[in-house]
Amino acid sequence: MAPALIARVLVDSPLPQLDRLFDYSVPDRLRSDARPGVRVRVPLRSAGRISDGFIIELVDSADFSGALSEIEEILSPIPVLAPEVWTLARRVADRAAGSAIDIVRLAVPHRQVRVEKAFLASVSSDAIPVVARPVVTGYPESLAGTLAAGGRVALDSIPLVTELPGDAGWVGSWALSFAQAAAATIADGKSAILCVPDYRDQDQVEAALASLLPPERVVRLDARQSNPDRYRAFLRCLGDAPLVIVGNRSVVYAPSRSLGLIALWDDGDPLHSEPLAPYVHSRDAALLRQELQGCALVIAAHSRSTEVERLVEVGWLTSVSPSPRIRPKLVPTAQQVGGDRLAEQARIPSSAWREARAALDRGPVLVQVARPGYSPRLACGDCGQTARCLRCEGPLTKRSASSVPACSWCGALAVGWRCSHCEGERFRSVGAAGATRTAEDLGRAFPGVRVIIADGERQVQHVDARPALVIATRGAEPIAAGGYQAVLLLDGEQMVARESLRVAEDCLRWWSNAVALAAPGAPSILVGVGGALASALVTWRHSAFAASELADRRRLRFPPAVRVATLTGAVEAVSRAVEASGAPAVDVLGPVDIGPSTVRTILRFDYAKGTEMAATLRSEVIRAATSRRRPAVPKGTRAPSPPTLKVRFDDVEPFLEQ
DNA sequence: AGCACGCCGACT
DNA sequence: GTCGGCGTGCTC
Repeated sequence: MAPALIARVLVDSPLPQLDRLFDYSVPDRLRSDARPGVRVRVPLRSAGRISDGFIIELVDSADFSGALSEIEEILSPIPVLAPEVWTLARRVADRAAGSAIDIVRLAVPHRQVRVEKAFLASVSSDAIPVVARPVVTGYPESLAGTLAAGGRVALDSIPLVTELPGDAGWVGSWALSFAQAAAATIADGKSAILCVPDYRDQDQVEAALASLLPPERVVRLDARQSNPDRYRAFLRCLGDAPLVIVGNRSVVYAPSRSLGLIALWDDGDPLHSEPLAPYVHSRDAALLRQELQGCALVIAAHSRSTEVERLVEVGWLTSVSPSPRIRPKLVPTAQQVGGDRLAEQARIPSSAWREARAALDRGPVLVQVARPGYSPRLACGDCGQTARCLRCEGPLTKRSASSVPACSWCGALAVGWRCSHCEGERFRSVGAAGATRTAEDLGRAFPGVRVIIADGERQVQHVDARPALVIATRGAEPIAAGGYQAVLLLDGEQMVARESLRVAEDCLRWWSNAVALAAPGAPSILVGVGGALASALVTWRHSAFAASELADRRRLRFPPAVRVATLTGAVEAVSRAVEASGAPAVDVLGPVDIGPSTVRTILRFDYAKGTEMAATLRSEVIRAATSRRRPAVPKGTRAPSPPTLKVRFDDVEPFLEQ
């Protein structure tokens, strides 16, 4: 009896109505290579249109009653879409009312013929070197057992830096914890995926891994790699040997058959949320994958996101803290500025200035600022509302007094800007001139000290243990050998003033990540911020703060206490989807106009309703895409942006405006 | 998205 | 009588 003749194929098309499997017959000449996971080319609709796709399964009878087309070509015999990745992609897409192919595109890099040939030629007998099973140091002994049993953990990271053996430099202790957990997984013969927000984090994890594992056990897989490098790394992940796979947000989709651990660092970092449809946060993908593959899951951070706090409260994650408990030394600030004329100019409170001054005798001092350069916030010159980017709603700033205003989130230049509130075209700087400290001001307050500036443009990863004033924007802080002798968090007030549902969480995260770079016992000083937020930092009780933050969100029915779906598109499509969703049984916020014949409505519902809601909205998306297309473009006139229906789950940003 | 199929106005 | 308009529907 001949084997299966029918291939069920996922077609690579952006159309939501094609997000299902199509049956094709497999011609004899392709039989030997036809396997689930291989990339194929298939005809779609008679007129010779050819699409890429993936064989998902081979069966011997078709679901489809019509005549089947034949698979045209198998692009590579390698099954690049691993079964566990396909299952995950389908699950993730369903939860987000999106297309599986959009996830598959994140998961499977494009073929590089030369790389593939070289890979197939190298018959690597991947004998597993025996590695010692390390312990995750600094935590209760029970953690090892929890992870080995596929447990799910919200891990409070150790707020210190650690020196790696063999002159390999200093990393955040969290990176060593990750490497230890990964190496323990390898010792058990399983693979680990370590997912970090940015490349600086990735470098730390890789350095820590190098101290525990031979290089052939570690694979780096991220978007910054060249295509050949990425494909080479990807092919290695398809093998059976246990590996530690390190990368940024998309690495949660890396193939790994025998997965023992997924560890995610700093889930509150916005780099974890995927900007491409269906906009799935790597934390959510990791949660689904943990469920599907039964591996251990670690979500670690210095501070705690409200999302993780919610998962702890519902019992999905178990909170684990360092043992013994480590509490950084936070020094309360007296509000008054002064103590030194130059410190006064830089608006550094006297106590903070004195602490920093003394610490500079011992080594480097970190000064965290919102922005080291000239960066007034801009407002509309007419109505006074915050000037926002027309593309992404980010606040606009100026790099220098004469430069063109640009978005501080996406970087787009604000040419031809108009205020979205009053149509005004002029800008006004908010706050008195010099509301922001410049690096020069700060340097002058500490005369004779070496100044190092680290920000988005001037990236500095490490500084040595010699005295230096390290002025860094939040998130760009270098790691100091031995830790900073003092940490000054200067622009807290300005950071807190940012309007966002997540301000408190974000600020606590920015500050905590900087404080965790201090030497043991070295003072950290938060300037100009008081209240619950400051005391959460001082007491280093992040879970308690996240719990109260989450309680507030519950009261207000804001995410992540509830789920939300943002619907944008043509008025009719949106209102139809709102009706289908079961409104008014669900909360409906909106619609509000957000462009020419485009509206936005937010649906708000409980987690229990999520699956049903995603399915309903997905069918509305398909309906909007298929039925009643927009009327033919009148000749000569520019077609406005396509007013189809878009759905995005759990986006908190629209809550800024209300 | 593309492309085919299908039911109403002016043409040899 | 039919050539072709683009509204509607499907893609194995």
